[in-house]
Amino acid sequence: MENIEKIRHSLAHLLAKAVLIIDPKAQLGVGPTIESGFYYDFRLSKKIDESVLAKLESLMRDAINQNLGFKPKRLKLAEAKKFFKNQPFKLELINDLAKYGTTSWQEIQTSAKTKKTKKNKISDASLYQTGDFVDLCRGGHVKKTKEIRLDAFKLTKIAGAYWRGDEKNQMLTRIYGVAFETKKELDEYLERQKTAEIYNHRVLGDQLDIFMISEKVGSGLPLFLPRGEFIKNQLINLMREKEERYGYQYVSTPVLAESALYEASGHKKYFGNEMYRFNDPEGNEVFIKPMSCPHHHMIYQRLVKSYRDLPLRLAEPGTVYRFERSGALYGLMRVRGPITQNDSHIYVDRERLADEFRNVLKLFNEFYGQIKISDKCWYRLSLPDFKGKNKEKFGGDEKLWRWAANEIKKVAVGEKLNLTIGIGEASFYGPKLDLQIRNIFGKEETLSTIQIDIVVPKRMGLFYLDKNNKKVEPIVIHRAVIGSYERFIGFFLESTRGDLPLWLSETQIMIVPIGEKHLNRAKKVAAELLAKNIRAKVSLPNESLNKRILFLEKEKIPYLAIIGDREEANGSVALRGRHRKDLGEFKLGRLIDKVKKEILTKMN
RNA sequence: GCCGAAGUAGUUCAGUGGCAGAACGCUUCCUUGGUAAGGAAGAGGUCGAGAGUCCGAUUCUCUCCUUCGGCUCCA
Repeated sequence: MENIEKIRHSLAHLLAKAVLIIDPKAQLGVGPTIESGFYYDFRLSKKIDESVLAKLESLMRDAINQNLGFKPKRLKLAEAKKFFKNQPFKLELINDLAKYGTTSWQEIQTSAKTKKTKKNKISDASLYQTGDFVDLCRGGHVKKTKEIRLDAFKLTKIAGAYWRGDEKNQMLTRIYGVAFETKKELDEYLERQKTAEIYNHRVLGDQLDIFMISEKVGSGLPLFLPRGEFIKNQLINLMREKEERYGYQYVSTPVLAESALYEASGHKKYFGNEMYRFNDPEGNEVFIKPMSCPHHHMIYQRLVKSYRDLPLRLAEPGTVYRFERSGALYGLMRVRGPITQNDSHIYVDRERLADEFRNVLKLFNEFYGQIKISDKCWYRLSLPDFKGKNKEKFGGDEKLWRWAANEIKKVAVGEKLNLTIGIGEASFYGPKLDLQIRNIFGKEETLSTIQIDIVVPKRMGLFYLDKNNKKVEPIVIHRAVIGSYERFIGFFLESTRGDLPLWLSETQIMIVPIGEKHLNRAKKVAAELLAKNIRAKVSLPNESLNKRILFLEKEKIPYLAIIGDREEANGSVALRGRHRKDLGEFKLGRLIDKVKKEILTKMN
């Protein structure tokens, strides 16, 4: 185990020890290490707020200063149960470990006996009356607490968390901490978090007039401002051009559907509570579509008769709405709507599933090779879990599930994708391959997804006639290269820190006349650029030059073309890129060549 | 939905049980400029919403709403 892991794990114990001092009746949950730190879950006997964090930290420092050790101790099952008889969560863990035949559970770690010293200012002594703090764990500690730097950890926040991650269980109080080997690393971490507060997509979206949220319109219902809509539209056009080249056919389907459609697809059963529903004036129950698949399935039924009609690739920038629970909402990343999906359904037979899947990956590679959204994207193969708590979610033929999962796994491995596995992460209708990304705060999110559907076609009675004139249900690949356009814009803003590439900038070049006498030439230059399909605007000289340049820089306009006496005489502009980059003097023809070339590559 | 935090001008934030503040932005006027803020005046507020305590509440109490950090969920 790495040293930092030992430090974080040891700190989790010290946190639990400190919590027992301020709340001796607290029941202990689990306290694992996580990226950058650790947490510990408690059922507390009284309400706490963030003001206790400082007190807990100081109790932890006291413990570190006592230079405690971690002494392993083995207990028999019965002894362990007796020992933790007042700790129901620990008892549950012990019973579970015993049930699954594990023996390692018997490893019990004990902190060394501590003596009350003058330095020990802990007022509540009840813990010490029973001796020392004992916790159940697998081990992996520092030898002595002095190895932990007093200034390299910090308790950060309090949050609720369900016992064993299950909503049906009671909610415990989780206390989070961050910890590093040195103060320098901690400071760097805190600095990064501060930077993230400036460059997260909500702040950038507001500053750059990309989108807004209005309380009157409602939660999770962002409004796209002209610049945001411009970006969205550019992305939609780009995908349409690519997809049509890859053999996709565009369709468009209504934003509503009758209840019967979602009963047939199974969505009403699985997601009924998260769909917007209403009764039309004639009393029919109607849903706003939460996804476009069932609509596309209807088109399949109309267009496909035989295996010769496959594969059928339907595509649509389909706008959907979903009732997300209020606590799940987050900027553009998690909204109720509009969610404009870069949606497509590929209907294919089993023989050609692998080929089609490979073809989809090729399109992914083409897009993400061109658009640099992040160096840190990776794929997650999401498989069903036929033994876990949600096993009933994965319906249908288990053998077919395994076959489908294996087909896409083979392709993914063959394509040498950067791959992780997510057991139990499959959708209700099949295994999937998700493209994962971190948001600016470092939290993992799904950017887009390719899903195999082996359940719904059968349920909805979709079929084609094979070579033997036999009815067979197709397999559907649901895929969204961009995910949803809105969410993609969120990630893209964070990834570029708002420095959008030229092709996504509503204003590509701002012509900046130094004074009133240069305005006419500035207007002429702008007109010439516009005629070449370069989006140019003129900055009116009604403020000082310095001030205008500052504000245009804040707006993150890609290029400023300054025109004064010198440029007017030379028939040129002085070009300035973002972040004070002086690019020198450009004659008009050369400027147009440069900008057009950059627009075409679409690279950021 | 649950646990925690926050909500004062368009924005960033001060502040107070007794007339609501600053900076920037905005409007108007002066200034006509060489790459990160030229000057002056003015407009702008249900202090998130509602209820309660008080002679008096933006301030204290309660409820709700919204946003943020987590948990759960994510077709």
